[in-house]
Amino acid sequence: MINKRLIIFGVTLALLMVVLQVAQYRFIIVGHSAELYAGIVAVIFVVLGVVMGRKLTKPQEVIVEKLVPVTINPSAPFAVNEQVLEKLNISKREHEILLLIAQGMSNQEIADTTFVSINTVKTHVSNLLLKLDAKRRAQAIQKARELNLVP
Amino acid sequence: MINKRLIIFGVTLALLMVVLQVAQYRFIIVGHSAELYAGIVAVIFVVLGVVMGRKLTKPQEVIVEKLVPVTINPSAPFAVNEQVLEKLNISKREHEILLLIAQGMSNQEIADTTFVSINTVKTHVSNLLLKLDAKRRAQAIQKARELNLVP
DNA sequence: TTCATCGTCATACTTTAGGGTGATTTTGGT
DNA sequence: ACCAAAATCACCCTAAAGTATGACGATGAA
Repeated sequence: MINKRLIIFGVTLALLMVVLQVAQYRFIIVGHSAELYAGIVAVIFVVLGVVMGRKLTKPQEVIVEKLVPVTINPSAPFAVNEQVLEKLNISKREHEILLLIAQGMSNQEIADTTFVSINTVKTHVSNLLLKLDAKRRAQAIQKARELNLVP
Repeated sequence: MINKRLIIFGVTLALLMVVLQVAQYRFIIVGHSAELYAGIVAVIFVVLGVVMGRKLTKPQEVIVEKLVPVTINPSAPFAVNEQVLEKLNISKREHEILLLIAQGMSNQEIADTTFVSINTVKTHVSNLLLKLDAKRRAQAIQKARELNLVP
């Protein structure tokens, strides 16, 4: 397969050369400069070279390893600490949003998955930050994890 | 980096053209045929084209999923998975920042505790988001936890 | 020495997050 | 039916986060 293509390219190249040789005389006859001719030849063959390079050489493969976490010990059951939820007055809905926050979702994404407006999500998040005594959602994640509110 | 190479190639190409233009006169003066000249030009530029094609085209990425064993054992002491760090090209400094992010710190707070400017922190965070394939820091926290990069 | 990487910092810009306030609608319990 | 809490939504504004780009010195490997 590779050889076949190579032959084809070789023939094509040879033919192109002949064509150019013929054309060359016309150029000279009509008095064009050799510089122009050389430039045209150069451009054509650079393009040809690029095409050949791409076709004939195997594409350089770069293996990109995508890391996929695999849980080794599934015997660790997570249980939400309901007592803490009550103590902090975190409602069911708020806890749902909290779980989504802990998964790294943005307000917009949470709004999309819970089918409410982004404003509603913001309200819930604000309330959560108050109840968890956090300044940012990242801090809320940390605290929620410590309190066993999220896995 | 790519642009730099491209410019270098462009300049090289231009210089080569000039060289050939000059050489051309000598060929003509000494009475060599234009065919020979065209052939030389063609060969040179085909080679150049091949080289350019190989250098400038991005290598094709082959994504290979690699499974990372992750222990979900709360009783076991936390150990950073150094292999993952290497694989993701996360530097020592970046990992430091990652730990602080996972603790819920803001960029400003991280800047204060690491004694660098907030701009530097932003740069590190941006790089971390790229390397962890995360859109937000909360998502980065989640992914880092799954990969045992942070407790 | 040269080259690549890392760490540092800046500037400008866009996007997202968060705060404050107020309002309407559900919903569950009495 | 009524009330209180929960849930919903909006608007405005500020703060923080994130993107893109470029630059520069230090460091370490080839």
